[in-house]
Amino acid sequence: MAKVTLQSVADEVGVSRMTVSNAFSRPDQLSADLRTRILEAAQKLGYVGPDPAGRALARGRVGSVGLLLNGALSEAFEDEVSAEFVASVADELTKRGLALTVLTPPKDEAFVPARDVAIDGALVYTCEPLSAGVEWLGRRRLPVVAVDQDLGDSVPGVRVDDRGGAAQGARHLLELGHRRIGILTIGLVGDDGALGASDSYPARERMAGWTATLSAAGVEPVVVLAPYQPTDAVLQSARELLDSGDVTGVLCFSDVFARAVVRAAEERGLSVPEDLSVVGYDDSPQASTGRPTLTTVSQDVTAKGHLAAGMLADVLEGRTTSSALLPASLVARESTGPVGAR
Amino acid sequence: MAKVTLQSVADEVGVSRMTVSNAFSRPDQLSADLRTRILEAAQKLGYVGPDPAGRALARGRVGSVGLLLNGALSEAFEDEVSAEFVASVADELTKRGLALTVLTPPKDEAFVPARDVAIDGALVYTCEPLSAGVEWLGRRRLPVVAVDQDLGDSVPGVRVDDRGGAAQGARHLLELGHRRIGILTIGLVGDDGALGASDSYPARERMAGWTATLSAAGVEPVVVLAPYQPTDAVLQSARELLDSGDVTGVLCFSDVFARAVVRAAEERGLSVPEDLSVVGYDDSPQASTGRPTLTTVSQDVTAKGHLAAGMLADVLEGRTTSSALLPASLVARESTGPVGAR
DNA sequence: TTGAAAGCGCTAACAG
DNA sequence: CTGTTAGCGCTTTCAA
Repeated sequence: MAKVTLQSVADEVGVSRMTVSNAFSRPDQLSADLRTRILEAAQKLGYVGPDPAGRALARGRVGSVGLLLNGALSEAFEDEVSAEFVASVADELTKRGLALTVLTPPKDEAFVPARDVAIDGALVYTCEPLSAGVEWLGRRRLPVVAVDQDLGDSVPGVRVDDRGGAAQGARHLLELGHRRIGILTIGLVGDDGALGASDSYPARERMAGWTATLSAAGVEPVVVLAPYQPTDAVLQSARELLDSGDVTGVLCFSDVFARAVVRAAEERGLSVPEDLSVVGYDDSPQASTGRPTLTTVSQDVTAKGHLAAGMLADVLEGRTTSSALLPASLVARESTGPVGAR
Repeated sequence: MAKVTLQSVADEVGVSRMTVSNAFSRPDQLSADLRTRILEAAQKLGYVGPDPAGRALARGRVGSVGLLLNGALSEAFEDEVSAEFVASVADELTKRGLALTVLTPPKDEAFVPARDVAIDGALVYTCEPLSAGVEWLGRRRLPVVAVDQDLGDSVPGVRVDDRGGAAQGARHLLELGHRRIGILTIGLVGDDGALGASDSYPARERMAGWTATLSAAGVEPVVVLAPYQPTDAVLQSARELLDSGDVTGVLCFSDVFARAVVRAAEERGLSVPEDLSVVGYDDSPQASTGRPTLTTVSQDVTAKGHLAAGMLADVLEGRTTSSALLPASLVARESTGPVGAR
């Protein structure tokens, strides 16, 4: 059974290929009657509609944009917050007539998604500095929108006021009277297996917000790094923090980290918030679900996704955009309280 | 600045377009020396490599497969278990030289991802029965692999032994002496806003496993439906279950549901497992993280993703595949105990 | 309102 | 090893 194309349908109806194309893609360009006849013939022949690949080549647009994820892909999805981001991106893109293609880190030189996959543009959502992927996108001269990352002034981006959000968390602890404060932030597992400071925008900005606020109050925090995952390793870092410093309050990079600190505290017979105050970050579902509910810094991830996707779609439609900075705000819940409450 | 194509590079070097194509796509087809010259010229002209769209048309393969998600996209990502599935799918596809394109439910007729996006095949991972998307994929005659779903004998699929897993959960409660058993399973929000039974493979199979095992023991369970989300609504259903029946054990459709039951129990002053035993499903991270840790039914989601993606890749490479049934197994933890332990 | 011409950028197949 | 031929399936432009 030969493949059915626009041409087959055109031959069947006795019109030109172009007319059949219009019947599908620009219904207003031909009479309703002719269109009906064409659609019927198409149905009869089993023609579904214009082949996306052929259309892509002719139009010069593919109809899909990439989402470049650095690091392990699973991290991006397994984290409730980034999963929500991805969902909102896909949602907005669909509205704009675009699909979302996931651009994973390559396994080998033979297939490099950022280089080899047909896309019209890309969202760069990576938690660590520039990757080879970003470079490929640049070489291809594809429009890019950065998310939670700074790719230079020429690349529009959506960022969150992480510095301000972190500062609010630090101020909150200070206002509750805490002076011995720990920070559990994210570290990168290096080649040697050791944990080093992360260079990502959120890591940098949050740290800047914490330390600036604390040092302005004359407080010198105890800083401990934890890997993004697995849970065990995070818990281990939390234990280390509680053991190494005699802290009464802890500022965490994420709600996941905060939960680990709460757990480590319980192991040591400390109650939260009576003996230890803990501030999370992200206001993920688990911040308000578990107990104690977490004091945390909230950001509107859904809005971030919609905005970033919309910006990229705008650029593809020829409009201009400029970067946006979204707010972050402290949400006080059960996990923090006045120092020495007990 | 004119667009650089294979032709531009060919002209620059003074060879045919084909030779340049080979320099990029089939390095072994030309001398190392010539290849180097071509690559240098390409670099000089700013040619990145063959345009994926042109290549797709010429090759007849796009290099990307779709992941068809029914229901709200966010559900698929926000759930830890399906997020892990998606991650493992993307991971395996990358190994096979394929990208993953997310096929969302259409917002309007103008853009229907399952119909309009260029893909070589698709994974259908939907939690409810056939959608229009599946139909479009069929009309396009695209190879499809079903996941946790039965699309008929002609469509290969990966499924989990949900019936057996559920049966293990039910048996576990029976062995602990429970006779008054509740089931909190998933319901679909209908057009009228009311909750109806879900028709999805997991919903059907788990229910079958539970009821078959219970009724063989002469136990008639109290069944309550809960929506997939939001958390509040799930909690409400959990309360309803505890209030409506005087149960000592509850079998849940997911760990999320189980957590809601635990919470509702605590609200009523019941301790888990002393006063109430709760069995979750999926063995998601939160099953072993929170307290009490959840007795649950475990499935290897990562293996499921790798397998499904591998099957689709195999089909695209012309190999034949057959459906697979993966095992599920009970993991006993803290949330279940002998009836009347207190 | 319809159609003809002219590719979009690339690669399979085969000849030299 | 390199080049030629012949499209892949579709759309843009412009004329009829």
